Amino acid sequence: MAVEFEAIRAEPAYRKVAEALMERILDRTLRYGERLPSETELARQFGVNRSTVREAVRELQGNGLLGRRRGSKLLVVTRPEADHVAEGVGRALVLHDVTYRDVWEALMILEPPIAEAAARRRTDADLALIAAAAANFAAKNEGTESAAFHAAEFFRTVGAATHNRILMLGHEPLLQLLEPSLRAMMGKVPQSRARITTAEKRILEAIRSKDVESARSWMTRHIRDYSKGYEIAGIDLQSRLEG
Amino acid sequence: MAVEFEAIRAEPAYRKVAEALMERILDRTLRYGERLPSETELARQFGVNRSTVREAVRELQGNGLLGRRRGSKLLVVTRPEADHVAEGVGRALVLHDVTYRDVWEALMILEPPIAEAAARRRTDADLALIAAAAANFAAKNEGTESAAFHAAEFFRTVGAATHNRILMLGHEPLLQLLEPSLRAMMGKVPQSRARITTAEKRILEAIRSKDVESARSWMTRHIRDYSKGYEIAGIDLQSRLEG
DNA sequence: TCTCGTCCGATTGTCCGACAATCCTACGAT
DNA sequence: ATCGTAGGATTGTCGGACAATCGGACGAGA
Repeated sequence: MAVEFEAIRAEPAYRKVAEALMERILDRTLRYGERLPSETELARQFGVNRSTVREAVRELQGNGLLGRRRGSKLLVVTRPEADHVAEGVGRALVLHDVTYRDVWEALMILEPPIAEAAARRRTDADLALIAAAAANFAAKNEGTESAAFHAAEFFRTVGAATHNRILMLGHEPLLQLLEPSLRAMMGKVPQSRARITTAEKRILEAIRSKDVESARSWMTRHIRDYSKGYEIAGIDLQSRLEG
Repeated sequence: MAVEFEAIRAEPAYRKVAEALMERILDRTLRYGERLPSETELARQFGVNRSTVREAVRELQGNGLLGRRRGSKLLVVTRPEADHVAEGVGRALVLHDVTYRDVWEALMILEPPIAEAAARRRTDADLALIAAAAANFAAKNEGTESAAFHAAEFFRTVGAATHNRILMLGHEPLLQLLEPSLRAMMGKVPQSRARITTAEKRILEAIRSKDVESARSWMTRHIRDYSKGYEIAGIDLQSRLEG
């Protein structure tokens, strides 16, 4: 066993086609929003059958690199949007048996510094959006489904105020996981609504006055509050999320 | 314009097949590592042509939900691993014109609290891995390529010490983006090596002694140092990363 | 007993050709 | 200017076909 050989793999044609297309997209030969040549034309250029091209295209569609506009069947180059990417990441996390505790911990670690950054960098427009999200949560007493949505939306707007695409894209999956768990919690603990409303108001105020330290600490309390909610609701933090 | 209708979309068959399969994977009827029925069999069950099944499978392959084991051609259910997911997210970020500054800022916001959590939660095994990563960086004076890799690896091991899958998966794309930019920087600023070595040593010490506050503050300095490196190297932080 | 050929069925990768449905565009008609 | 319409282009789906290769079983030889 002196030498070790690395696995030699014969890539099927559809993979090569997919990679060739991906390369063109990443190096921006094919630009965002641009229309792709027809399947027949691609088949001609690559010298493969149309079926093979189709398989390659499906793969890139799964990657979010290709898509079609609403109600159109022409394929265009799309950059994967936050929600699409987050959906994929969310699925991955669910399949990796992520628990409620994991979600809560991640929030506890990520959101306070994000709030801090938001307080530092927010524009007036950002502030308006955050305020709107907070107001929406406070106003909509309809059902738990919309309440959970607006609670997540609040985090989303705060994230957007950092003006950092990586942070926005990175904590989007977290919010997607948060939403269903919030639904479960708020359904059982109605008084949590009022607490959340208050906390959001404080955080909003801190961000408005660009009070970095206060934004962080209120966000910390806000999230700690959530864990109390789970406790009261009798939700086991160790149980894993479902898809 | 009193009423608004929501778009009605006729999903093609391959999408429905893909969704049916995805559902089975997410609800764990099809379990991780399990072998998928043959294409012919699936076609029979769904009542569609084999080509249609193939397109659906390609899409799920793009999502990372299906894959094949090394050198095998049998399809199995795979949960998307961190590197696969991160690759997708990384591509998305690149296409969204992320800049070096974005990467640096995100690190600045995320890594200190991660280091803090790592100091709080690390096991002895984690510590050994972090120490190994630091030692590797210090020892390998070979090329900038491996130095950049080991620098990223240090962050990775610290992230792993938080024992939070969401954090690990979330900052993986960041590290993938970091690596190439580190290569560029370290090539031009050789003295950065020594500084990084020192910083890693301090962080390691803090994590070893579970000194939460110190872990955070050294990590902060560590990352601030990187930005100085970019400055010295004359790299424009505003320029965008390339795929 | 363990390893090595060898064989066969199952499965995937690729191709061809075909056709209906639907979209896109342009051209007139009202 | 809005609406209908006709024609061409493109996609979605199907059927069948065949080579390559994999997985597993079976048996021969050390």
